[in-house]
Amino acid sequence: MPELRIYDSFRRQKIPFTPVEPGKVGMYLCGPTPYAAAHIGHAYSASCFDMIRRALVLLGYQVKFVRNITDVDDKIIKAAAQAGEDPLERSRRFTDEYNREMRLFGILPPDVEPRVSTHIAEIIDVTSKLVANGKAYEVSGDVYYSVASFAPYGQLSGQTPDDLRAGARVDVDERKRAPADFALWKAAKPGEPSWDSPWGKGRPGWHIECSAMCAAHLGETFDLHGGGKDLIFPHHENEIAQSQGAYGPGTFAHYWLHNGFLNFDGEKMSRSEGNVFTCTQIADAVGAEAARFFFSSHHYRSPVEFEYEATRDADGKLATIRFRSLEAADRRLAYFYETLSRIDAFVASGDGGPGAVVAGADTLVNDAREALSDDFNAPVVMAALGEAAKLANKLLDEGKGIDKQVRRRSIARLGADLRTVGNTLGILTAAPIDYLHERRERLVKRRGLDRAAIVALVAERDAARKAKDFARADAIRGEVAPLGVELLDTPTGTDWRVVDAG
RNA sequence: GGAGCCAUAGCCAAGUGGUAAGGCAGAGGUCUGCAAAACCUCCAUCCCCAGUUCAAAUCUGGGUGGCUCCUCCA
Repeated sequence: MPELRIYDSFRRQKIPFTPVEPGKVGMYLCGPTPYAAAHIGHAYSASCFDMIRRALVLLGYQVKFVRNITDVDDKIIKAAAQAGEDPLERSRRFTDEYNREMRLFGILPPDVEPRVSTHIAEIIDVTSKLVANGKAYEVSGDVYYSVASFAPYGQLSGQTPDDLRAGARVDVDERKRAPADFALWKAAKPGEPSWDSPWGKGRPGWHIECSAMCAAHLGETFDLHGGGKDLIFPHHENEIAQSQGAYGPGTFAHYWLHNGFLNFDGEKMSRSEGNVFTCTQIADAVGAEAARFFFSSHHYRSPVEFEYEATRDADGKLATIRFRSLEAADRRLAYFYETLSRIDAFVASGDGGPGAVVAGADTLVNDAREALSDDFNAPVVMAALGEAAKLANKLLDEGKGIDKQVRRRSIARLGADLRTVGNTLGILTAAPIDYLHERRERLVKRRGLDRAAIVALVAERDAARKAKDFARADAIRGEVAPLGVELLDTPTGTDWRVVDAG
């Protein structure tokens, strides 16, 4: 196995990865705060770390992956109050929806999915420890972390408490000793969920849940901690302060990984810009797997440009929306599935058994390992996938000069490896026929075509061709062309597809 | 005001010291009743300036342009 090197946000450089326990990786990802429908940024972040997790497995590690659910939080409480709903019920509902959507995007469920509401005891425990260690103080039912008590504070983000004060735009709570101090525990307010604690009834602040849940499921010291770049400050900075404040120097995550942001037209996605798209919107428009494919062609740390074209009607409501780059990804993904479909059909009559293969037909998995070892370079893996598919198509097209069994074996091997490596990126997991049919239906719908009419014309052309009535056959081709329908003559008859150009 | 990131062909995107992966688009070709698909060939010297080095897209300094964080936003 190649040596794994990871870019660590804390040290700000790519360094060799040494796990706490040889061969094993404990990995924590800050999951969602489910109070509304998940947007595509959630899916991106989850995809990045799903890929990293699967890559670690491909590299031979035994991985324990923990992704939390922050189900007690201001945003949930606020949204629930507006909807007249119980906060925990609301978060439960959106947690289920989140998980459903992540599955749609090919994201595997975590090994453990801890929630705040079921880890109150652990949270109280850490908080008590921090109070005992002199890192936290109570003020009338609230408990705050004293940033001044933790000398290394700010190392992850490069922020210092002094600089923060200068830029602070939030109202400073007078009861805090320092503006940068943050709440570990918040005294209960009417209508909010609360639990008993040494400081009276209350609920956890933001940040502390991750410290508690990491320790509960991965131990005081573990390997990887991930999240979106925006979480570096204050969330992850505070997690470090909490965990090391409680368990001592050198504890907590040894490597920090942060995924880049999804940008729309160069701007961050935000509600005020009107460019927040839900997972459902994207999945309906181009298919979730195409989005996943698109993600994989970008390095997880880089920002991802996500282009879209929207038309709005008179009163500003969204009328139509197109995601050009995702559509392009979908076309390319179709190429891979068409290749797999050809391979499957060919291998169905024999896979050539064990033995030698042609040059380049057995290098994909190792090339993928090589690329993934270099800070999980998925785009390079994508290039390797393309090379493998090309070779497979070449072998399928032309078998001249190659031993029959070697050819079979090579094609079978390429098919298997395309799936193995594709799956590491969360793609090529479907049956080719399913994907291709779903895609066609999606395009039929997008273009507003009359499916039955097309099928009838295709049947007519098929008959015409069989009767060698090429004039009629060509006429039908001309009829459907303006609709964006292309006729494909195959040895077994005429098939059709919807052209998705531009 | 403080902290950081980015700048590679028409477009997307890897590459962090040794003479630019891959994809899309484009041009030509093989194949095909026509077509599509598939495959083949062609297509950049890396924002600007200065410097370090035998050697820089890759390092240093200075510009210019874009973005993010310091707001419970993945």
